[in-house]
Amino acid sequence: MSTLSTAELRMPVVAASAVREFARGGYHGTTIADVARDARISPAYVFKLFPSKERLFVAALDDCFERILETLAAGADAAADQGPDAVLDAMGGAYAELISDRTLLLLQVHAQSVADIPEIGQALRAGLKRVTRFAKTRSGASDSAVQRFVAYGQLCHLIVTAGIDTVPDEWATILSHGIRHPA
Amino acid sequence: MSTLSTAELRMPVVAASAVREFARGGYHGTTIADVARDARISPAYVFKLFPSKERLFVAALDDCFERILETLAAGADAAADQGPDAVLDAMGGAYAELISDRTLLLLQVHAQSVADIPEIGQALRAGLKRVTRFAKTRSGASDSAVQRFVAYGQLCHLIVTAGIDTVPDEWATILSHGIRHPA
DNA sequence: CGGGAGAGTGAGTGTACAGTCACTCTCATG
DNA sequence: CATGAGAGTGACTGTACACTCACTCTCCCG
Repeated sequence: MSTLSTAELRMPVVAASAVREFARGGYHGTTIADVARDARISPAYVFKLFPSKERLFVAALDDCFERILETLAAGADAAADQGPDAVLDAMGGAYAELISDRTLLLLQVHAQSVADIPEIGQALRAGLKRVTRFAKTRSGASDSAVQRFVAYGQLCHLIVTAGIDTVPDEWATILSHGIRHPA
Repeated sequence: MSTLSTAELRMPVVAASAVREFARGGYHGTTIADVARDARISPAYVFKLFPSKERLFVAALDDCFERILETLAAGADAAADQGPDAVLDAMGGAYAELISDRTLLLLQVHAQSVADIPEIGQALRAGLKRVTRFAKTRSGASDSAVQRFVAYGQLCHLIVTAGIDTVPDEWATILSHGIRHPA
C-alpha cells in the first residue's frame, strides 16, 4: 500500500472511527482492532497515532462534544424567536435530531460508565462544561432552565439506551412523553 | 472447608457481591473472579450458582432495583404530608440518601451502558417499569411530575458519575443546584 | 455403616486483546 | 541516484479471563 495520508490528516479520521466503534461497544467492549478495521488501517498504526486506548477514547469523546456544540449553536441560530426559553428549546430540538442516529448519545453513556478513569472523567467534565456554559450564555436562560435542559437530555439518553421508546406500555409513555423523536 | 450453606442461601449473597463488584468495574471491567473473591467462594462455584456472567449481572441488577423500590416505599411512608408532590419529594429524598454510597447508582449507569445485551436491557426495563409505576401509583402525582422525578434522578446520576459535585465552578453549580447531597 | 445428594474447588483450556518491535515502502530533496 | 524522514504493517508477547470438568468432602438417610 502506498502513502495515502499524513498522520495529521489520519488522526481525525481514526478519531471518527473511534466514535463509531466505542459508541457501539463501549470502552471495555471495543478493541483497538475494531477501530483499526473501521479506519482501514492496521492496529499497530493506531498506536502510532494515539499512545494508548484511553487517549483514543478521550479523542473520540472530544470529537463527540465538538459536534454537539456545533449542533447546539446551529440550532440556536435557527430559532425564530430569540428569547431565552425559545433558544433553549431550539437547542433541544437540534440535539434531538443530532442523536437520532444514537451514536453520539451512546458514546456519552459509555463515557459516564468509565468516568472513573481519570483522563476520561476529565474529558467528560470538560465536555459538559462547554455544553452547560454554551447553553447558558447563548440562550441567556435562567440557571434552573439550563439545569432542566440537561436533566431532560439525560432522560432522553435513558429512554434510548434502555429502548423505552419501543415499549408500548403506559409507564413507558410517562417517561417518553414530549421527548422529541428519539427514533 | 465444610459445608456452610445451601445454594439457595448462597445465591443472594453472591448477588450482593455482584452488585458491589459490577458497580465498581462495570460489566466488561469486572471479572467473575472479582465477584467470587468478594463472596469468598471459588470462581468455579459462581458458575454453579449462575449459568453465565450475563445472568449474574441480571441478578445483581434485579437486587439493585429491589432495594431501590424498598427505599422509595419507606420514604413515601415517612412523608409527613401525603399529598402527591410531597410524597414524590419524600421519595426523592430517600433515593438521594440511598445512593449516597454510589453503589446502586453506578450499577444503574453501567447497566445502561450494556443495555444492548438483550437480557440486561430487559432487566433494566423491568426495573424502570417498577420504579415508574410505583412512583406514579404511590404518589398519585401527574405524569409530568413523575417524568420530572426520573429526569432529575438521571441528572443526579450524571453529577455523581462525572464527579461534577466536586468541581467548584459556576457551570457545575448550575447542574448541581438543589440536587440532594450526592456526597 | 454404606451410599448418594449436594456443596465446593483446583487445575486446566481456548481465546482474545493491549501494546511492542523490527521491518518495508514511498517520496521528497540534494 | 543516494539518503533519510515519515507512513504503515506483520508477527509477536504476555497476560487475563469466561467457562469446564473431574474431583473431594460433608452430611443426611436407610
